[in-house]
Amino acid sequence: MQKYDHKKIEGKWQAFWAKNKTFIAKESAKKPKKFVLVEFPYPSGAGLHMGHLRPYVAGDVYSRFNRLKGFETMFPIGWDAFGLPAENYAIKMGVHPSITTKKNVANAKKQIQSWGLSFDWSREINTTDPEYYKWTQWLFLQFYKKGLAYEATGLINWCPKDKTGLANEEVIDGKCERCGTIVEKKELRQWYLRITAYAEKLLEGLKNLPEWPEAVKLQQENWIGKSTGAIIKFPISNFQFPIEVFTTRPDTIFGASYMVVAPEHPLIKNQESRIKNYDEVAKYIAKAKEKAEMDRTAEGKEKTGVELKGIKAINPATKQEIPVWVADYVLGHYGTGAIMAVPAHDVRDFEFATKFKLPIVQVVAPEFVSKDEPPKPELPFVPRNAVVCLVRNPKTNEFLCLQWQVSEAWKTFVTGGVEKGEDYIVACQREVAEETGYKNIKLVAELGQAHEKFYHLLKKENRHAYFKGFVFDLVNEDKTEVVGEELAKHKPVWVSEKSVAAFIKGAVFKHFWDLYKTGPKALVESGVVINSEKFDGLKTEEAITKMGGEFGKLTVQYKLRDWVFSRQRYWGEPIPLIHCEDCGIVPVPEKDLPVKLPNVKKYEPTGNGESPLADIKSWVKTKCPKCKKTAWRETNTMPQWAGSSWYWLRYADPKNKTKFADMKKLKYWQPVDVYLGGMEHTTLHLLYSRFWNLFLYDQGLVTVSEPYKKRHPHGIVLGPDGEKMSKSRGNVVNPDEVVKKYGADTLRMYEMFLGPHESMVSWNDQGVVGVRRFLDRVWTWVNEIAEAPHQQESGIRNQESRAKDTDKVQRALNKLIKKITEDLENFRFNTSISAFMEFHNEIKDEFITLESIKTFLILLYPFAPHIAEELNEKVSKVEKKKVGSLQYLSWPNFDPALVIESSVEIIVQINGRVKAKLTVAAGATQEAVQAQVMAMDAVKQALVGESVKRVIFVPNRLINLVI
RNA sequence: GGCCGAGUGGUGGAAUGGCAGACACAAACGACUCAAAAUCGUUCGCUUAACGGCAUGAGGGUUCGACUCCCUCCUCGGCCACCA
Repeated sequence: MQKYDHKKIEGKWQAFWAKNKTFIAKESAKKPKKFVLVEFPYPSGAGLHMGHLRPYVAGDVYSRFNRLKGFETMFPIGWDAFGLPAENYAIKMGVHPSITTKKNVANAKKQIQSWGLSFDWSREINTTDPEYYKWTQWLFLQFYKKGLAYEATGLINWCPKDKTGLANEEVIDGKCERCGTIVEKKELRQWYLRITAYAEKLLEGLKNLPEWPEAVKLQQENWIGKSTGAIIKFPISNFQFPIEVFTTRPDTIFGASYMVVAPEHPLIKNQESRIKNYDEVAKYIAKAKEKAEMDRTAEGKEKTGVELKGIKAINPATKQEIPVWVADYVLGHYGTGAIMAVPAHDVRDFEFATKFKLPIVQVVAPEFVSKDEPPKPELPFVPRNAVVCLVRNPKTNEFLCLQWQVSEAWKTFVTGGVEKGEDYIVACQREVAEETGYKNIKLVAELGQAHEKFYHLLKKENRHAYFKGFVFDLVNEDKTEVVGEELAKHKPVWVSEKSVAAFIKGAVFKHFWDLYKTGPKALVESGVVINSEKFDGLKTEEAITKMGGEFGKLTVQYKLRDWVFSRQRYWGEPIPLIHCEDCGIVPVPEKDLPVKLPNVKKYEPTGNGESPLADIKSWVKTKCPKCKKTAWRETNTMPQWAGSSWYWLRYADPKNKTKFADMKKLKYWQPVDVYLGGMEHTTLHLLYSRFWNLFLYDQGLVTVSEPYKKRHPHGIVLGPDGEKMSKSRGNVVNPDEVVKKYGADTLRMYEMFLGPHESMVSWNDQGVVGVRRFLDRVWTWVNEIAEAPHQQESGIRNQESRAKDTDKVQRALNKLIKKITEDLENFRFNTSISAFMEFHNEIKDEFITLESIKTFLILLYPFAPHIAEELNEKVSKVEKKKVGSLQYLSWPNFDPALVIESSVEIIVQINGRVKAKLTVAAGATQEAVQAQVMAMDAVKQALVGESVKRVIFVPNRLINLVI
């Protein structure tokens, strides 16, 4: 037997697959299709790393599996090759980015092939290929023609290091997504794509993606950030134009005690003459702008602002004059750039009002009535009024006395231990009585004991209270006293215990408990409207629509902002537009596409907001396609994300010269069945490409509205030290070295064995050998059987006389088929690897037929294709059968009758504790099992003097006797 | 601050209501060897001399039975972050 030499066999089979075009996908009239997509890489000089390996291997395994299942499977790859590293290299070394790209692509291709990935190379694409970016430009023009691409001057995010503008999505924590430099704000003329026009569609589309992870959908949903509310006009005294605000809480309008406008708000300029302290205001605005350019987290979030003296607004609900402030906590780009401030019910307004001593008016009371207790008009709990309660923690027997006062905020009295005992309580009572002026209140009746009924009620109705570990003893004689609004009038009200429970649930725990912990704060939860004239008593949700409609107009707002779509760099797709003095902006005619990048010597970005292309006069100067007069080319290029916003469509028809893709081919291949990629693209590429696809769908250019049926994210691979792999840490594991030392099959299997595909895992250099050992054992096992088919059954396995597997092998193999099939369908690769090992451990000394070995090899093939092919060749030769690739065979089915064991071990429990085990035939009835169990010694002993009250029987699993 | 996810041996992880720790790594011992490596075999959560007892971040609940479901708290990770 030859040794398992991965170097020899892996090269051999990689060449075989390439020569036989094993993985070329063709539109087939007969077969259903699968489109398996992985995010195409940027071909960097450093080559591909573990971050690429993970999704690629998963996609490869899944593709090979689906081909065996009979699907025409497309598993394509390409290069997302526009981008900064090649350009920066060009600046440094003077080598054209296309040359660097070519070199890096060749290198990455070699890597990919050495990993044994079954990509369809006939569909390879490259975003920097003019034949490809011709269509990126063409698609951009479709956006332009529909008014979804527009030019505007605005404050945009600017990366000073990369010297280019950035989209909102490319700013992470105030830093550049690419280089980590702190992003500045810069006023620039830019191209935008109107993604906000698709906000609603992007949101709606998520509902039709049941196979997407909730986390991804949620993240996109939050990014789009839809909120419903109202636009309300606040008139300004002696001025015709009002201030418009957007609010999600029109129900709190009676509590709007001042207004705030953003520093950019036009009102400030318009009203310059009337603002008495304009100098101060102008100074503040200048400072705010500067602050925006600095790292905001370092600055902190201390509220700042200046009142616009001389300007007063009128609250349309109360008709009262309220002051207007300018503050940078109001953003110019969201809503209307102005707010009505309701400090009692908004944390930011509360903070601001507290700092600048502005009035705080409460207009919402926490709701305190439980479901089974409808609101009682005779119990108007308004939290401005004094409530006293004493809390006992049953665990520590600690007491806590809380009080809330009429005019001030909550006040915590004291916490104390049990040792303080009754005297402490009395002291509390006295203190409370003094504070409130109400003398007859009795706080606690039964010290140290839970008031049984009350406790029960809390437990049943108010888990929240119970689980906090506190029991309320709020008792006066045998009735419970709640001191509500009536307290002020010295007329106590008597209510049922049930109401008290509800009261505590609603009022104490929703609000008061937080206050105890954190001190006074705004009440942001929903509740009931108070202090709002005819609206009093309305619940929040109802009040929002009613009051929003009464005082303004109900509307919807999104956080999503338009996509800044131009970059001031060389190595990107030129935006195919021409500026003509007479005709304005004219699209480059389709016949003149692509607008190719000029060949230049100097790539350096200017840094002044102009693209380096602007310096190439001969390229910039052109003729207007309309009037033929001298005109100028647009010199900005497109962002990195342009090419990837439609690349999966091109895979369906990569060589098409007349269209970006043929409709018939799109119809066959769309949508992508599984898209493997990282979480980091959720609000970047994944959102952008959904936008492009939705737009193209509306234009009738693609066949489905949502491009990716299933999205499966992967966790990142950490270094052996559990830290993110990085050169500076020196913990980078290079996949190519693993291939060299252990082989691609080991690399692939170990990567999967590390843990669930979607969770973060850390690479363990020592762990790899476990997988290699397993493959070594499989190699030896199959070789021995193939080479010595006449061995004895004892010791070894194959004998001419036997034509059948042992029963054990049959059952184990069928179980394995079931397990692997299910795991592959659910992307649970890690447990598949374990299952292979278990199978081998279990049956390695059993008699197994060559046919069953082949079945095993088919199962193994998607995971470790090279060794599986090699061993299959060996077995086929022994059988004197034609040798082909395993890829052309079909995936085995399992026999449901054989996946169950013939006999099973039943767990015998008494009161849920394991007492014994019993082996019975599979499917044994309760009667049969129970009879046997009762006869067991261990059971007899345990049952002495006891009677069996109940028997729980789970067929083939356990029997539990309850005594 | 908001939202999402996760916490299980020395380590990676398995078990999604039914024997917790599958499968591996590491470690220890044994076989083979002059020896070492490789390979094969045995042991391997804590505690106890043992019977047993205790263990899935902490506490509580539901259940005959909880890593799994529910509640509260803690810790770590991710995304967003003054979005009205």
